[in-house]
Amino acid sequence: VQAAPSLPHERLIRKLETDAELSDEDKSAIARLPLHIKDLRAREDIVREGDHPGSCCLLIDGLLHRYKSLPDGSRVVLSYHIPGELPDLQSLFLRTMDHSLGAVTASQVAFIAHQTLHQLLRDRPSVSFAFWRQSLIDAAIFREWIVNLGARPARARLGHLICEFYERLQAVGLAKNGEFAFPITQAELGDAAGLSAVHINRSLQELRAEKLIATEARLMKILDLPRLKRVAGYESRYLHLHRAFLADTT
Amino acid sequence: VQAAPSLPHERLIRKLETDAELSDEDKSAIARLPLHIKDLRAREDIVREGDHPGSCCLLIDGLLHRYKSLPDGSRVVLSYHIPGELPDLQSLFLRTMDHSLGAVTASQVAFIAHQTLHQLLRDRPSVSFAFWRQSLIDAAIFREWIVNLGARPARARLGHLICEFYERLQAVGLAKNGEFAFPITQAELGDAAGLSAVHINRSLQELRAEKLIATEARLMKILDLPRLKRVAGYESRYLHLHRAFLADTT
DNA sequence: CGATCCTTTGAGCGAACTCAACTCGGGTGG
DNA sequence: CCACCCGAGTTGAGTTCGCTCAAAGGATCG
Repeated sequence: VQAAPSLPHERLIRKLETDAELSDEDKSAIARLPLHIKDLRAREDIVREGDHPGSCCLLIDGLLHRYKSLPDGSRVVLSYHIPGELPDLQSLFLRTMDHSLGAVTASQVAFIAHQTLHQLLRDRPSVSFAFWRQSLIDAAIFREWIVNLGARPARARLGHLICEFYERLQAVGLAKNGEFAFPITQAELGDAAGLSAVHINRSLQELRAEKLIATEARLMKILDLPRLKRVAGYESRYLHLHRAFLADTT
Repeated sequence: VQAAPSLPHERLIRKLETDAELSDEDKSAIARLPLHIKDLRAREDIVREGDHPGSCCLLIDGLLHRYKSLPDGSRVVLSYHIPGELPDLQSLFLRTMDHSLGAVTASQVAFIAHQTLHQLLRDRPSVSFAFWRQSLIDAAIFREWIVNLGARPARARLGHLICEFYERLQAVGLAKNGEFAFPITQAELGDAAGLSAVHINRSLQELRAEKLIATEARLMKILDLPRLKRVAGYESRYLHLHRAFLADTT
């Protein structure tokens, strides 16, 4: 007998449940977490390198990216985060941010105070494991990003990024039939792919010419996913999307 | 009143303590973990992409690397691991390996069964947090690796790798005065830096010509660390080496 | 209906690649 | 004990992928 969880709580629980077992008590403990909702403008930062944040952030709606700025003024995008994700779990255990977190487009986030999270994680090992697992999947995505930057030519690199985006969005119901919102400018994409904006433009044109993708406004359409995956050398294993691939922690 | 912990246990405890508070009970619980020691030849693999390991591995002596192999036969090195580290904590929560782990040189490792670790982590939140923190530092290193591959020219990329190696080894007492064992071939280095072996060779020559480093046999000597750091754009914050930088989890 | 940001195009340049050959040292078997 | 063999490092030459700089079209929004 309790109040129905709010939409953000609901989203968080669903996310954690996509790859972990939670008991009813676990879920209701999560549903009781105090959240503080905030709306962000496009390009607004949430935390910056060097900060000591006191809360974690859950993305409810929009698109976030993590990035590092270099002395010469350039920036490197480290990852994108879609609704339901917790992009700065690490601040729970690493006091100083080694990178920045910001909104790509207008977004809505919910903050959860570290203190309350620490308590929850101490009391409930299963919840702790579920969060830990999320941060490990994050790391797996970083690793694939390394492969992308280190070993793939421009066209494949872009293709890979698009495939990953699609599969992650699809997993939370935000993409289907190869179509999804893609509000990333070519300059931004350059920072993410380690390529110049000009070269991004030319590589995108190649992908379009090959009838692999089509773009209009801020919409991305994948026209031939199997072929795009082949071109990009994309294998989704690293996303650890299937519960069957999980370790038993009992 | 208990037996003194073995050397591997000692090393693990010291590692976790470099950045987490552990109570005496925590430490003795860790000291009681059953370990299974194994010696590895150079280039021997510990786990491969697709495997479902049943234990985690603690490096006692030697050098390990994590890598992914690509369809075209090339490989990308994702990280190096030095004694005291736990390079596959993720297998505790992600059943299927998305990359391989192997020995660069002859090494000695200790295996800890997942089951016993899960039990320990369930029983002792502080120990759990200490391990979690290690895996978050791993992720921080991946992120910096992304910056390295995505944004730095060859010479700086190599310099950065060398600086990181030095500071990590120094933190566990395996390097001093800028000198340390560096048993990595130029071809290997190429896989790690996303450069061809030939270009690695020429970039190393540049660093030597600038009197930044000297190499002999499998030994690396940094001749001018401050200048090397400047050339490489190296900032050690991301290693989270100082306890002062830690979050309070109470 | 400017103003501004984003995308597109052209041209020349440069960093890193490939391929190939040669050196050097250490091991190993005849 | 020497011949040779293999792995690692080095060098040269030509090529290519992606970069920079610059400017011209589109779109979007006060």
